[in-house]
Amino acid sequence: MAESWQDCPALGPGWKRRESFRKSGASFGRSDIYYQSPTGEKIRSKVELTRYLGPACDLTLFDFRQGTLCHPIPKTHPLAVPSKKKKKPSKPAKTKKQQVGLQRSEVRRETPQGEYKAPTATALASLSVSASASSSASASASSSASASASASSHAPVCCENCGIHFSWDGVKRQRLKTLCKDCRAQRIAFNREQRMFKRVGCGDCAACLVKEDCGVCSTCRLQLPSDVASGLYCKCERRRCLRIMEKSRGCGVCRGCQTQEDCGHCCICLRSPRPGLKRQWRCLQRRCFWGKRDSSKRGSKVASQRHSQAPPLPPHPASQYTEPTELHISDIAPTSPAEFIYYCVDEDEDELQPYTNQRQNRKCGACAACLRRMDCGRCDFCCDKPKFGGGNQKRQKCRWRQCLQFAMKRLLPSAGSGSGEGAGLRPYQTHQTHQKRPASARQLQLSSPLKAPWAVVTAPPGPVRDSRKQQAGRGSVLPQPDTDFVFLQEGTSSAMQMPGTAAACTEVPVQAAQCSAPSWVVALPQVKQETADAPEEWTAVTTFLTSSTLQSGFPSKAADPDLSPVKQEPPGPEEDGEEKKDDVSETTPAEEIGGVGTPVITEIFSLGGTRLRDAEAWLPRLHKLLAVNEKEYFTELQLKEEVL
DNA sequence: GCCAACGTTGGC
DNA sequence: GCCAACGTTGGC
Repeated sequence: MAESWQDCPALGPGWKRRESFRKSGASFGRSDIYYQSPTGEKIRSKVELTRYLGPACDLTLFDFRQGTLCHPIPKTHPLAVPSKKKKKPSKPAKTKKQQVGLQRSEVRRETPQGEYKAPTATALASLSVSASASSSASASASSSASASASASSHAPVCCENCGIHFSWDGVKRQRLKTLCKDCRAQRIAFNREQRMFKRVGCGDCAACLVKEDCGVCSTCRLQLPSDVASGLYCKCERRRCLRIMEKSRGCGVCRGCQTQEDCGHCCICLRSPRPGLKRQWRCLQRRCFWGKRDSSKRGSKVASQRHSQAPPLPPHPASQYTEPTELHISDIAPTSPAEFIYYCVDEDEDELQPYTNQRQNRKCGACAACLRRMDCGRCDFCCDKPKFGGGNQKRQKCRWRQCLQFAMKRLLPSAGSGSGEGAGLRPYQTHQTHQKRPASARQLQLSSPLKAPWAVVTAPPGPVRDSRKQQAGRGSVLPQPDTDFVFLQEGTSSAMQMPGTAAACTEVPVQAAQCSAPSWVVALPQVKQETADAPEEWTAVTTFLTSSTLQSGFPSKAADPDLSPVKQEPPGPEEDGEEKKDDVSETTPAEEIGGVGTPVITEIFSLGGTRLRDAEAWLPRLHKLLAVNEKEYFTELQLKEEVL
């Protein structure tokens, strides 16, 4: 019943087993069994274990839950092992499915993890030898391989910080620094503490003791009453905790900071230069051990000064933290995402259903994305799934199945605050895009699943807001007319080509029209710049404005070379290559509601600095273009609403 | 600030 | 038992 990792000799040297008890939820008290291979691979089920070890390894005699081998029933002990202990063979379909996954997985692992083959053979051999009754495994699966694998998984390594030699535990995690247990623990504690300093401050430094905002720093100047009222404000620069380590300076005392020259052999030094890559990585041997960096956006003199004054080490334990006497952001704004949801949509209770922190509340169950039943199989999250041959590291829902309503509620705290003023970006919107996100808002931010490789912004000017009233009361959450988001259609290879089947083209326009506020879609710089591999497959398309007049004037990546070049998200799930320029009413019914081509919403908050700057550059141009086409647009909008 | 990784939990 | 995926956290 140990919650910690323990050796599992039944699987061979280096294998570990852990039993984890669920601490909450409906399955409280239930336990899960996890295994860890000599190379650090996490195994969560017998299926995964079989997949990992390969089909040649017979796990029939292996009790996954107990971590032991069930030896064949000796004739002298007929009751020792009940017959039902022998696991029945898997279903043919499932076996086939797993086999496919295994093949893909093997291909995937071929290059990066080829060195892991030996441990696999080790476990296989060990299991086979231990289970003497099993004749399927090859006894020649080399003891030498076992020895080498064992040696490699426990090879002594040198801590990059303190320099001591220690035995590598083989835990597979993408860490650039090799640290001993103690240094790793210190680093983690330091990171945790830095977060706390950023969130609430230490409470005893000079900055934390300042009672009032300075009123003159950039943060204070940008503050709006609405921000303060809602808690969505950033902390005065002079009141930011002095114990936050500043970026780029480092502690100056650790081994990394004191190293003067690049090592020349780390992955950073050996990395071939990439044209256009903005970020310049520092040699691994020269990175500060404490590593935590302050936001470069801060850039205040105060920050520069205080680091030189504050000793970088050691961080005081979190237990010594004293609650600040003054009001901080965390005192006003809730800290958990669920709380923040309530916090943000409180004014819209008439329209928004309350959210709780229950996991299923990430699904509204009604939007096109929720109704979509099939994974696209092509987005990065799908590719990570074992069934698609992935490594199960991201563990996220297919991007095209992530709830749209949830995204709206979580990501649009400004929704409902529309002033109904004129065209263009309202001050509040503009302000939001420029302000640093407060700590609470950072927690509001969705984790990777709902970050999206696009964005934008702002409804077109004019009387379209009135149409919202006609669409309310449909049981779905509607965005406010001036909501800062758009729908983006899955990409295709041409500017106005609507991807996927006709279902997609039907679903999206209808939903967009229901949302009343026509959302303008513009191809924007992507979030995932390094993983994108299909640069031309996202295009700017409107959600329901498809008139040729508008198309000609609508800024798209393909049509407007002035827009920042972007790396693109992988293409949509199914591309039929058929252009969809027709009116939405002419599209064919969906085979499956919310089928391919599900629109995805993102938040303007998630935009990084680069993207925001890009947005600033093209938004005025967009508005100009929109103004040109406004008349035609509203004419068409009216026609569409009549159709609907 | 962002996001990849992964512990954990819900549900089939 | 197994898989999907939510939510947290460590790293950059």
